[in-house]
Amino acid sequence: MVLQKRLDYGFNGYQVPATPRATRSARRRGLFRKKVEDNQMFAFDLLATVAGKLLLEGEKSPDSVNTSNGKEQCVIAEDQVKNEGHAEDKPLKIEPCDQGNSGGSFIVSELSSQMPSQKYCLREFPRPQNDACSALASVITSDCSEKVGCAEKLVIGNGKNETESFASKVEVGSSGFREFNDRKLENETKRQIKVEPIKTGRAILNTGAGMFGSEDPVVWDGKPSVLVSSNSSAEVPPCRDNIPCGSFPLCRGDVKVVSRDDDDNSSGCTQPSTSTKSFRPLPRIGDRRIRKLLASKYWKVTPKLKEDGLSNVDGEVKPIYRNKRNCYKRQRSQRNYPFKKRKLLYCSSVSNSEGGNGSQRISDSPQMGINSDASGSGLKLHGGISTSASVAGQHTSFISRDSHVKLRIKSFRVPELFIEIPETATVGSLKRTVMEAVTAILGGGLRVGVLLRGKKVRDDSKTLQQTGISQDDQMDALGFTLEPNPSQAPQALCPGDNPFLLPYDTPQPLKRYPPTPTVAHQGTSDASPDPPVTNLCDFVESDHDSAPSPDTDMSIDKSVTDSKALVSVPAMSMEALAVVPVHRKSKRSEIVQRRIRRPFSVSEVEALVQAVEKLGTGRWRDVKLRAFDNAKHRTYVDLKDKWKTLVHTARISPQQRRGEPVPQELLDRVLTAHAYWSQQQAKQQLKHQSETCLLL
DNA sequence: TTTAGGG
DNA sequence: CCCTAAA
Repeated sequence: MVLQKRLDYGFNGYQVPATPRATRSARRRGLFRKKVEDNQMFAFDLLATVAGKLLLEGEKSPDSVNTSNGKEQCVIAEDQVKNEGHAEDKPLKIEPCDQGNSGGSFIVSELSSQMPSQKYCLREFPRPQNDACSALASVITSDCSEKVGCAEKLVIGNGKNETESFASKVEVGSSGFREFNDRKLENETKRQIKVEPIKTGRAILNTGAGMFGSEDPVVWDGKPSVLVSSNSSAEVPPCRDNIPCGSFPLCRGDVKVVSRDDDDNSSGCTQPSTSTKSFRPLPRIGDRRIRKLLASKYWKVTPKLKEDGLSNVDGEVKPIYRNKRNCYKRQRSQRNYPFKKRKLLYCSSVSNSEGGNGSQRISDSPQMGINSDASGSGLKLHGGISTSASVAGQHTSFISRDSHVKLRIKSFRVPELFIEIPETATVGSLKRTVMEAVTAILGGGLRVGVLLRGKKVRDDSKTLQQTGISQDDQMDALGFTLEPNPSQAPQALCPGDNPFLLPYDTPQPLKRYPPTPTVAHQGTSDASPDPPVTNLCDFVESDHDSAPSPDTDMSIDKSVTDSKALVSVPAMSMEALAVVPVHRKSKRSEIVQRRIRRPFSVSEVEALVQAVEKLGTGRWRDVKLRAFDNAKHRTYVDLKDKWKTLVHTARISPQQRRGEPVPQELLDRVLTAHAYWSQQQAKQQLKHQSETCLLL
């Protein structure tokens, strides 16, 4: 994963090197844990958010986006057509967008047999045309007059507004627009994105003006979804449960994402091309292979999830992350949520704080978002993920009055993924698959790299002052990268039965560009790229202007297996990709991504304790339903485990405890409750025994 | 599917 | 958190 200044659209705009999952032994040695506890989670959650949105959302969402200066206006209207069909019941289609352009993305939409005459309308909102990008921010909303279906479209162009309705046709294209941007962006000011938790439970990630989203209302609770608005003064409420804001989709609470654009030039439209394509029915024979290629490496992700009505007809692709929700009856309703097609709409803000001595930590506090002041200790990075936000060109760093360095990372990209899924799979399963893939990559572990004028700063012990990072004239040359973590690499690098790379017989991307610059947050580009590195972890290169390449390329893969789409993103150097081994079919089932560690917050512990006090220690399912029903990531097993550790924690001395301290009061309650219920259990047992004896 | 425990 | 035997 690399920070890039370019604007990306579509989910292939996020790149993150795949990192092989830690080996069991490695995990046991604590490597995995270490990784998760480190800033790795930062990136992961961000991505999880993206993916989560893409895959998990199923509901409807929002609503409007307005730039503070009123120059941009994006309205994302969702068709109100609900219950027309379910994501999982429809065939899906994936098509590359505007292959003719230098950039690309693909669109996934469902084909509804029930709604042959589905209409998708495009609506664009006019915008001042100060620049060619002006129109970029326009987000298409669906014209729901027909109440059949709506597709959102992002129009990118030279201020030309067009409205078009197209049946069975949706497309968003991103094309090369780099030349323009590279220059133009220099003047770009700040684009800020905010993520705010809201009460309903879902999150929508949005990019500010140039947002392009594909967001599928997903259905967490059937509640209203996201609110996208640009309020420059908006605040970023704390994320509930201390969950990194980047992981909103996974959070219990809802999230509201607000994007803001301070400057008209900030429109992140790097790739203003729009094109449309017609959808055609999917053949029901053979597997559909959607391949996204990045650089010349291919990743193959074989999710391993077997629930949720996955339409893994042939069981070939299964989401790795199990949706525990499906474990409960009440969750079955998920299938009934309306499905809607739209582009990836993504934007998130995450903050990342770094200690002064190289140890990196992630701040889970949303408050530290973009607008926050770096008044704390050390260096604070204000990061944001969004397609549009990735456009560089503005100075995002400067020295504040208090000698603190303020930085803002434009975006992180998730490297392309290779996905293979039966064509008979549903959109829902596709989404889950993508989510899975992204999760697999991000969950493997990442580390942050710092680039200064194109050179990696490897000495973590140096101060910003010493390295010159804090110098004004250096700020423009500062960049960050997300790299595969060394400790996670071994598995993938292991030769032998590790078909680490996909065969090159796969179709080549339509276009190729020089290894892509992966620098992040600044506009100028006097940085000289590092020589190519072979180390898996050193793939980062920096540079910006040199690559007139769009971030994404797309092409359709007509391979042996009737592949229909190939999406590639030639944006990163080979080293940038940690390849997820492609396992043989027989082994696919073994590829399971370990869930990311999500330490319980005090509030969660509180809820757990309360529930257990009431229900006892042997009814974890009830505890789950009672206190964590909305916490998708907490399973009853998790709760049981947590209780176990709580009991243990309560028994050891405070000095021996680690992690976020749990109030002694709670620990006392834990012991009390544990003792009580243990006693009850014993009594029950005796009672049972006596009854048995009597019967005999 | 849930529980209960070991790893 | 994972993995699983049992229920």
